[in-house]
Amino acid sequence: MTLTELRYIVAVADACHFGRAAERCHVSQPSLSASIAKLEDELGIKLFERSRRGAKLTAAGEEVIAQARRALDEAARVKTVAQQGRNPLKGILRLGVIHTIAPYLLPDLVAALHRAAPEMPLDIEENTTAALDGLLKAGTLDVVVLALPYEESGILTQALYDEPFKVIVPRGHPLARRKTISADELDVADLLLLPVGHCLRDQVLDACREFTRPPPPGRQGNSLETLRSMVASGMGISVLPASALTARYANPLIKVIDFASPVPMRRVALAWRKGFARPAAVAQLAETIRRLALPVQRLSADSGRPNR
Amino acid sequence: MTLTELRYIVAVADACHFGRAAERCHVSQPSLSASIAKLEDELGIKLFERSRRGAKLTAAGEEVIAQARRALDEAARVKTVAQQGRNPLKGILRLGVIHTIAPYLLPDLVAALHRAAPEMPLDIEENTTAALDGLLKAGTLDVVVLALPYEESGILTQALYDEPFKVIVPRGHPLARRKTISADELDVADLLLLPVGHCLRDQVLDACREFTRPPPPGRQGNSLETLRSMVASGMGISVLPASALTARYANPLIKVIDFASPVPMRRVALAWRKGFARPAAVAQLAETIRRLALPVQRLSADSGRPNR
DNA sequence: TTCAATTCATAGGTACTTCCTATGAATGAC
DNA sequence: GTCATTCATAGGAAGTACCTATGAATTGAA
Repeated sequence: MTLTELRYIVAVADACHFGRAAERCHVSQPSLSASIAKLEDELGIKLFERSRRGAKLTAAGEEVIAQARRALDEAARVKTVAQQGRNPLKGILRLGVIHTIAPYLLPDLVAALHRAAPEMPLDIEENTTAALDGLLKAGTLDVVVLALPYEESGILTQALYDEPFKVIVPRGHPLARRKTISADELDVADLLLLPVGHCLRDQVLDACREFTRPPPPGRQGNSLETLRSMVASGMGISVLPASALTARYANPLIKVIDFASPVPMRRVALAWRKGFARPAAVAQLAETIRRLALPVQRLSADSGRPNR
Repeated sequence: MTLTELRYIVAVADACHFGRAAERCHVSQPSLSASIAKLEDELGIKLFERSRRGAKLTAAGEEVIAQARRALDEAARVKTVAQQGRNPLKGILRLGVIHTIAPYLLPDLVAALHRAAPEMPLDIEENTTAALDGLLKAGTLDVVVLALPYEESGILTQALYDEPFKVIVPRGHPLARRKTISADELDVADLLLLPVGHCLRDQVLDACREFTRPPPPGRQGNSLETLRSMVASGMGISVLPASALTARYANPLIKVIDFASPVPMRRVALAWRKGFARPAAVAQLAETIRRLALPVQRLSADSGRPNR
């Protein structure tokens, strides 16, 4: 049984005439007759009563034709559905964002993307790089925003921007009056850090050339906001990315100090599976993020896309 | 787009693997890959994300597969419906019966046929031969019970039985004491008849060798039961078929008298379109009628089936 | 009765589609 | 690097659908 055969029997049922039905189907009458004979044979019943006057549906034929119409209708909808799915900027985009970027990027990003691609809502997962990596590879996520380096097999990345780190100290701290600070001036014992597993923790320690000494207990906080509060209460100093230190987050108890050159920074990028079917959606996302007013150093559009 | 292609994409969606999907579809992996590529091309979208791990549905693919499943399901039901329609003794049989047979045949016939073919209910139309002929040719009726002669192009007939005519007279009538009457003894002026259009009227006049004289007004009745009542009230005599004169219809005011040999009779037959798809239903109907306990002369099963 | 017209079916040959086996390219594990 | 696994490509064989031409059956008119 084929869709063509179903179309033929419906045409004959409508036309009550093999010849005219063949015309409408753009085939010769013998071709149509043969196809219908084949189908009748396969189904084991006569669908039409042939006579000089033309073709008339049998009782069983009525039922079969009605069902054939339903089948053809559903088959036609496959094309419709495909048509709808054809726009890569249509349909949910499942986005992962690491903890240290999400709160400072998403509010603006969601709004901007809703303007740029109104039919592509975001389904957002906030987690660590390791967790997002797993979800991305499993296909649960389509795209991830994370910090480089990140090189995994089967994954493409595109760098978006470089984000400077800054130092925050409590108001009365000895460093509070400095205009800039160089990384090796920071006292790691005074430093408040995120827990193990956050890439930002490693990047900060890396900036301070501190790889070995484990931080004393009680000197870490579970989010950047926790760290900020801890600094405000005078527990120590910390290093945050610039996007967490815009005017919106100003705090009278905290002094923000730039790093002296070379300013340590992190490179933020998009990552997606190599075979992902909607690269245009990724491109749109990248473009939208680049156009946001973030306190970062923009990169050229083509400075990304390496693969292992 | 073909049903085969839809089956292939559903198989890949289920297996998440081209090779295993091909196995399940009993085709080689390249054949399956090519078919799917062709369909993806036709639909204009990628349904699967190919990777070393296998195949994964894209967002658009999810929708398409769901629709494809519906289409395949409806297509499969075409076969189911055909299977159900395969039994010729299943489904309504649209039966026409002439007025002068219906009331005396149908009660027993409906009961007997319900026993013989419980899945074949009758849809019954009672009318004159001319009207039933039109409905039969138009396909509104499947089979008609009527009296011969009846020869129409494209119509097959099968004789069922010969039914004798009998004379009915009112109790005090001069002929009431006769054992038998010969047809030419009947006074046509005394005869009560059905209106023009009923074949029985012509058959009775034919039996009396009376072709020309129009019956006086007020000497006809619209049904056999009306005629019977008219005779009972002494308005005249009439000729009825034997099936209308069984014990069930006995009336103390009426005397029933057999014809002397040669007894005039009518031959009752089935008629159906030559191409009618359920000849077995017709055969079953004929057989059922023949087995009824009617006051008729049965014919052999194969004494019918002439055409034009 | 014969003839012409109309219907659907059959015959024979061609073109296209599907399918197979063999092979290739990309990737990742060891 | 080597091997195993994935899906894609190539080339050729088999099957299917299609076409034109013709036939058979029927019917209405000459």
